Amino acid sequence: MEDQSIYQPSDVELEILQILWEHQPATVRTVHEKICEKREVGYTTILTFLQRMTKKKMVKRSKEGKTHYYQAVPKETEVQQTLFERLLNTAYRGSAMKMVMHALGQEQVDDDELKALQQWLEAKKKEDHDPS
Amino acid sequence: MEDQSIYQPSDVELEILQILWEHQPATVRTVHEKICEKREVGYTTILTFLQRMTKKKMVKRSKEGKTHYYQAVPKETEVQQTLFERLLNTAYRGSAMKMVMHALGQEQVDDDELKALQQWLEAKKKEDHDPS
DNA sequence: AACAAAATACTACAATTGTAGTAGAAAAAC
DNA sequence: GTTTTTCTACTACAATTGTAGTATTTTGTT
Repeated sequence: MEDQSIYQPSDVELEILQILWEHQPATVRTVHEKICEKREVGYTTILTFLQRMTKKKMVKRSKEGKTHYYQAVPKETEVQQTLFERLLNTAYRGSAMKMVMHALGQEQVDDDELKALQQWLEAKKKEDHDPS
Repeated sequence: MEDQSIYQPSDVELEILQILWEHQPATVRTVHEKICEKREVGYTTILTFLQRMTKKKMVKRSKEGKTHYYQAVPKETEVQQTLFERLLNTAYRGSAMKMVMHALGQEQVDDDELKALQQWLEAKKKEDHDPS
């Protein structure tokens, strides 16, 4: 209920961060348009969010010339890590394996990806056994 | 903002469901005590949650004799699946692999688990290529 | 400069979440 | 069967989230 400083964006906040990560310094308009490609939402709604997020230091605002640009403060991987851990510890009681199984059961996972994963596993095994 | 019927429990709700899944028909008292093993929280807080959750049909209440018992309506795997998918689609933009990598990077994952995973992968590969 | 268009600030509001107090009903203890 | 203990119901409340309107302030256009 507090634990600020570590980023646990809400749904819409994450939606916005996502846009920012892809189109780094972006204006309200840009973010709004991008989101509207997926779903209808008012311009001021996005504006409000960006303002709140600025207050929370989740995004940073800067004025280049006349326009205001926003950019994400946390890195994408950072947020992923946070949310990931949260889910892991709450829903899966900390068992990463259960989660992996879940992930791999997913339809979208195709052969190539599986192959890549196997190789990755091999590599990791070696690396672990041979701590250079 | 609606999409009821599919279970997206909040933090505390999940905490409670967790207890229920482990101690199936449980009383308010039991749930409260269990949660208090981890953190301080008032009895009525838990009661309130169980009441709300009942209204939402997230748990079911039944009166055995004199006592009220609660039990989770959704199955644990069901909720895991829901939350998992949500994270996957929001934070990881749908890339299960990225998430898996994240999971495997986790410290708690030990050798045995990795081995198990490799075997699982082997099995899956066969099964996929030989759709019995 | 005057007016139109766009952006920002400020305000509002209902739903949800986390928390708990109090009053009244039920059960247990004497 | 009355008192004490325990539950349940009902109420409250602040913070957060999702949404957006209105009023200003800036910009851009003639």
